[in-house]
Amino acid sequence: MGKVTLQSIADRLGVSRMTVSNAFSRPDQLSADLRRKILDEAAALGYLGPDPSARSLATGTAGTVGLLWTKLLSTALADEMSARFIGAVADELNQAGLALTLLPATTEAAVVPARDVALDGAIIYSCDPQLPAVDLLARRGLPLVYVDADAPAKRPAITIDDYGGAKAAAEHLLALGHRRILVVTTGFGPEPGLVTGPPPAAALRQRVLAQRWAGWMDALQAAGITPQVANQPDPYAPHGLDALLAQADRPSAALCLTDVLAQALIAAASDRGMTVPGDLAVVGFDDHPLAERTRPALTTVRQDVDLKGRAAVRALLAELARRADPSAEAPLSQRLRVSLVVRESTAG
Amino acid sequence: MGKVTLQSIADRLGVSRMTVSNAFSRPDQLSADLRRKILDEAAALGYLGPDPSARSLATGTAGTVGLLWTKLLSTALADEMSARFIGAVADELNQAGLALTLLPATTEAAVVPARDVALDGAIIYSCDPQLPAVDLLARRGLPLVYVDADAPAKRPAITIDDYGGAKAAAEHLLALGHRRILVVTTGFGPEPGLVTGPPPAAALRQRVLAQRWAGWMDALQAAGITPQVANQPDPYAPHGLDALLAQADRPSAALCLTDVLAQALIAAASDRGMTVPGDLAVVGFDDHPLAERTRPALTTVRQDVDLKGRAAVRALLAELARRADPSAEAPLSQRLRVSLVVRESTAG
DNA sequence: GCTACAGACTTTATCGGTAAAGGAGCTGTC
DNA sequence: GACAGCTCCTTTACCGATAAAGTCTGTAGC
Repeated sequence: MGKVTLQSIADRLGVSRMTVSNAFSRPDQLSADLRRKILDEAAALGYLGPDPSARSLATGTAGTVGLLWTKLLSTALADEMSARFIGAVADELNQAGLALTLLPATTEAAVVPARDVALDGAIIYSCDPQLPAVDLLARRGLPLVYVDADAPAKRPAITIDDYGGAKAAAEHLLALGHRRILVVTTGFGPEPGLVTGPPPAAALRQRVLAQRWAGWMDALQAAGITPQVANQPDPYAPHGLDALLAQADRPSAALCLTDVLAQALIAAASDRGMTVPGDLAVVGFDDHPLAERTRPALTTVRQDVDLKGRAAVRALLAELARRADPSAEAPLSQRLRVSLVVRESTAG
Repeated sequence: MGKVTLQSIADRLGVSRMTVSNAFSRPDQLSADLRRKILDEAAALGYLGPDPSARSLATGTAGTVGLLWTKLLSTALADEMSARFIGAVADELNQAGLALTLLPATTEAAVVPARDVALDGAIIYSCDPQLPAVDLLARRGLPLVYVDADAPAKRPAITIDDYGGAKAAAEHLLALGHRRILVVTTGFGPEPGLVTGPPPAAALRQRVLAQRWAGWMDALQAAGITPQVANQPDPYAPHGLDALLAQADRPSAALCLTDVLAQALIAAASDRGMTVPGDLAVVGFDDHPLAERTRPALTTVRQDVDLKGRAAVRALLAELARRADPSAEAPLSQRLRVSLVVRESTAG
């Protein structure tokens, strides 16, 4: 038996293929009677509905939106914070009848899907905008929304107030009287350990890092303080933290790029028999679910990833709407608010 | 300016469209010289490569695989265990050059993507096989792999030894001398609280529940014990646990369907001032990351979700290969091993 | 000098739909 | 009774590619 297509159903019923198509896609275009007959015949033939690829080609819509993430997707999903973001994106898209396609951007080979998978648009999540995969998507002419990154002109970006949050975190430590401050961050290359000077250019292209860095430094410099800076190559696999705490001129407080790093630092301190916040006060960033669980609970800067995800989707949907109707409003970039959450790890 | 297509490039260069297509997809079909010229011209015109939808229609491949999950996707992703599973699936697919599309199966409306998005196959994750969305995918003729569910004939299923794990968990409690045992599970309808009799038919269609239930019951009955059974409508939002612990004939040990439930039970017990395992021994299931963090750390049955995800993808890829070459081997169903991990929550 | 064959393109046929305009028949209206 | 306006279905045109077979040319072998 050949494949069942609209045409084959049409032939059996002696109607035009277009009418069969309408039976599925535009019920108002034919009589209820005929529609029922067509649907019955289709069911009898085991035909479920129009072929997605063909429909996609004809209509120019794919029914799904891409999410590009720089790192290994398993890394993203193993982290509760980003997993929740992705969940929020998925839900919000689903409500609009769209699916979410996870696009890898890691290796050269894995870039392929960014080129070959049919998409209606994409969300670029925390990626260096210069990545080849990002470029691929942009050149495909897809509507793009950037999250936690600076968007090129005319593209909406959903970000949080990384600068303000970091500044507040630093000011919090200063207000508690800390003067010997350690900054723990990624971005200074592959070797862990103390570094000096500003982050390299490549690191500053990561908006999150650049903004948090700026926030810290502005607050600290205003107080006349130069922090120690420790590099952590992989935010998810911190190491060498112990050495930092072994030095003579030990810091009394630490600002960490993320809660994950902060938690690792606390663990390292505890292992050395130091108390937190007594011997070392620690501030994280994100209000990762981890922050509340950590003992002592972590002072951090809260961001709302759920909101972030939904905002990104809404911006994308707005852009989609605008393509359909150019008079519709263009989506705006948004910077979401953050707030300092003081917990035990800096308790006075 | 019109849209740039293969044809428009072909026209400008005076070659056939097919040759341009080959320049992108089959470099060996034309001279390096001409290929370069074509690629240059394409780049100049801002043409990135073949249109995904059109290519998809012509080749019959979509470049992405669907993952169907019954609940809200945000629920799946908020749970570390299932997020990791999804991450493993995504990674393994990426290595094969495929993307992962998250399909919602919740509401009637959200089923649409399961019908309209182009896919090469799908992984059905812990779904009631009678769900409309599953049916949609099956009728589309897609290769399907079932995970944590019983597959229809000829479809591969990746499962774990839920039965054996549950039995081992129950036997562990028996070996510790417990006789008054509480079973905490979902599946008995929307009301939390004590129930009697076996789970309703609808619940038994969920393989995980059915198998774990069977494992527990077989072990308990062999010891001549009839457990109390408490229903929890939503595994992620347990409630009413306190009431169970308030009864006169209080259990001395509990078997929980999942670690999430187990952890909630421990929390409820602690709130009542009961000690675990002293007043109540608790066993979970999954070896959720939670299990190790919980205090006291949770005795549980370990499964390897990473392995499960990768096995599912490999089965799907095998099925895909078999469609291309019918002489290839059909993918086999697999049942992955589990192991009892004894921690503090049942420490003798 | 003729056959065989490889390389480099081109031709023909298909993939399975949808949008928008076109026409036929019926009803109602003044 | 002619014109408008519906409803319902058909026609025409197009979406943007790929697979497989066909054509032509140059060259190697003998």
